[in-house]
Amino acid sequence: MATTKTTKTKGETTRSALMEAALRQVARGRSFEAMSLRKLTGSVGIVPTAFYRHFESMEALGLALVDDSLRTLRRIMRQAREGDLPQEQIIRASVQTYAEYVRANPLHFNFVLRERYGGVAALRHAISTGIQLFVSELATDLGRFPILNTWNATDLRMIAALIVGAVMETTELLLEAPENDTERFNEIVRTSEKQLRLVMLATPQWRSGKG
Amino acid sequence: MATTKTTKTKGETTRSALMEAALRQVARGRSFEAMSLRKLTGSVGIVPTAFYRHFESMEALGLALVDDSLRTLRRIMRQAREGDLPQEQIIRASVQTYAEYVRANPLHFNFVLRERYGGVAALRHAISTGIQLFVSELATDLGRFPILNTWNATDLRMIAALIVGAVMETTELLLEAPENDTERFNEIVRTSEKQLRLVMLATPQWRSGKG
DNA sequence: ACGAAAAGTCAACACCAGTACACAAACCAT
DNA sequence: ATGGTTTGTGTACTGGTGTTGACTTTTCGT
Repeated sequence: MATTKTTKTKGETTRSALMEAALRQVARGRSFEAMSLRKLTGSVGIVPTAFYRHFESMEALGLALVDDSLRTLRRIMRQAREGDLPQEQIIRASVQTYAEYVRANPLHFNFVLRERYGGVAALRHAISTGIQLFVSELATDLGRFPILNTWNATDLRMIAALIVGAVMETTELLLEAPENDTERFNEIVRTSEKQLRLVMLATPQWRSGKG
Repeated sequence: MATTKTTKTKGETTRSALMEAALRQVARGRSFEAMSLRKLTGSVGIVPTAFYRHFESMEALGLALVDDSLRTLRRIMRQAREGDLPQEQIIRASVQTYAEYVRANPLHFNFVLRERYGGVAALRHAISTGIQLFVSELATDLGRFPILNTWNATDLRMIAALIVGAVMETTELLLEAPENDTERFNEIVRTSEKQLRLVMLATPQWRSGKG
């Protein structure tokens, strides 16, 4: 009866169908905590009890989603790191590719953004530590910059956290912008670029207040 | 039977008891969307149906909470605006009083932070527009600074958004820090100060890329 | 092609959800 | 003190929830 809904590409396993359905629900506004196992399975076209063939619990599903989403995030960092560009263009290029990633994987970014402060403790913590790790990596990356390679670890983390906060806001803007409005997209990208340029502009004359 | 739980100061009306109980639930980890009317009323010591004597719906309760919480936020801005300080100390003082506010009203700040990306659309939007307004006010405030009074509106909003993003992160850190750990508190405040100093440090040599 | 393992089905369960309605108590201005 | 308004109670109903166990179908390596 209630089948299809998404274009089944034959080999598409039910497990990943469940995951995508969950992501889609979160994108539609429902928080993961308030999501119903029955409706979820219903939207995939299986009976509620079949859920347990793929996940031990709802929380396990959530953790799998966190894994997936953070993996996407990490892929970006790697790409940004490997394609080492001239200092001048690095901000522009990084912001551009990041924004394109967000547009390409809205469900994943949406999920981490929403559930970072969501109701399920396990997910919150998983995402939180994931982002902390993200900040640390960014800090060490920044440490390789010509101007920043004399900074101490504390200040590097400080600036990394500042950047991550700005990027979070940018992400939210990108996600809530209409899909086809490329002008809006560019506007957001430009603003984000400016923010990062501003931050980097300050670094030459920075002197840490305390050891 | 199931009475008290909170120290009833006699005149405490049930309506506000419901509101505080809801805030407390959110602080305990449950998202507002996943909160049960029955449990909520139960924790206040009234029967479920009595809820409707005070609120037309759960969503109405949520909106009332948004109102309250944003009011708290606005109070801070006013205080920061009125007590005009010498430029040197203004960052230190603002961060300090903000952090103290967060510590004093953790439930309100927690609620805004959690439900900003939460599942109930009405709350999300109310909070979102509230924060947008917050950013705008901050932008015009910044425009009064000696260095910034030549900036155009777009760039002012850009920097305001950057600051708000950083403050959000700071708020989260303050909320999840243990209550009595004053050393941690000071550390967070110091980092936040640094971030704002860094941002302001960049402003003198800023030149906007585009009109 | 066979047979075990994986995936899905069915019926049933005990429970918790929101809410309608009629009634009782508490409050408070007159 | 009275009587209307507000607030809280009790019962009851409908429908959704997660999870169980035993059963059937499908899948897939050999």
